[in-house]
Amino acid sequence: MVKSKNTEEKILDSAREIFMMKGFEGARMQEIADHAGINKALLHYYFRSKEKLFASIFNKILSQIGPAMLTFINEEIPLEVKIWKFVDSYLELMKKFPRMPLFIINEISINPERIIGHLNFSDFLDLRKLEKILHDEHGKGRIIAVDVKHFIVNIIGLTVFPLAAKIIIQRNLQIQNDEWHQFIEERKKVIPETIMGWLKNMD
Amino acid sequence: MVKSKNTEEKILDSAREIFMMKGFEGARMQEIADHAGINKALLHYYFRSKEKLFASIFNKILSQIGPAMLTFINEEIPLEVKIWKFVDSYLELMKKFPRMPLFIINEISINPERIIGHLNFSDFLDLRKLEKILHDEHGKGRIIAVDVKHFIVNIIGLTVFPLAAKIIIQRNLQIQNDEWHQFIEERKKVIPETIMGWLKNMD
DNA sequence: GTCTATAAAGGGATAGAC
DNA sequence: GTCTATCCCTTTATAGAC
Repeated sequence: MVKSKNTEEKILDSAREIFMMKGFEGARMQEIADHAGINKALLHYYFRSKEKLFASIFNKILSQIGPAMLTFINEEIPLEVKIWKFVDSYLELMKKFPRMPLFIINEISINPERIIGHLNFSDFLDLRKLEKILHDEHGKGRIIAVDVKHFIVNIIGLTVFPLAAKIIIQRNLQIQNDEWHQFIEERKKVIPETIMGWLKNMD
Repeated sequence: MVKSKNTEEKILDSAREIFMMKGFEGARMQEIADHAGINKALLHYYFRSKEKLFASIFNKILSQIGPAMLTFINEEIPLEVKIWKFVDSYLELMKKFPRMPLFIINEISINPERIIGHLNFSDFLDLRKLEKILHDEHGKGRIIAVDVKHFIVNIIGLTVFPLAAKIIIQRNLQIQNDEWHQFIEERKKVIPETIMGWLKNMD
């Protein structure tokens, strides 16, 4: 139950919470209303339908992810620092909303039509610019030649996967709740090490 | 519509298809029945409830994943070959059921209670044995010292993430459907390279 | 075993009072 | 803006004929 906020904010906060926990299909308007401390009718008064309420929070969420990728590419800093900054800012953002990565991947995969138009990372991530950076670094003999697509998938996979699969990883690797935070902190070091080890593997 | 199979098999095949596509909450018994070419009542005749039908296919699916991990650890082969074998067998298995990884991660995360008991990778993956291998290799000066947990998360993340986030990756990296297969084939080489580059980064 | 018909419950949405 | 009461369609599940 959220306090000292106007009704619309309370609804949006509760909707985000419940939708992230249960997904679109599993979420119940009644549960969202209860969580916000109001009744169902008010939800419809403010957002007309479940679909529209969902769209509202989904847009909000996606707009928060872009900035985390901006620093990755645009600043004039060494490649290694770019990677470190991306991993750090992404993992920090996800501390607030740990269910966000899985939620986004799943909702888009189940219902891509609902999302069309919101899914453009090209605003934040200029593939060609990144490709040029990798190409130049290789030209200077600093790194091996790599495909920019695998470069991106590697970094994002190493960063996002443990968050998305948190429960499975915790159970199978026997990481208790109070150790999880530490594990994620370690990844801030491990991920850049992994990527740079790969890029500098010059045998 | 599935043909030339007994009714129970038709139901299980259809249920797997629909559940994987829509998730537990999004799936409809009617849709499963239509897909199997029968009517709703028969679903209940064979499996009593949606929950039980879901449990049946979920168990079946999880039991197919274990073996892909077995080769990874038990065979007496070099570490690099182990990694290669894991990635190869896992990606091959997922060609048949591309939605499996995301489906499993999501259903377990949304409803861990329903799954308890099926989630024990320790049958296939002996952490201590793997830890010993990494420790010995490090002792021989062949690799750097790494935490076995990050080792596993790295390998699985690099392998599973692109499958789970397929649609998002395809759209943002502009990979067409007919190029996706090629992209996954490339990863069979990229992932072992990434891991080994990390492990052998001896500066 | 398989079907049609229907019960029973769930859940999104609206009407109307305050 | 916020509430209660209620509508009504959807969906799971069962009854009963064949």
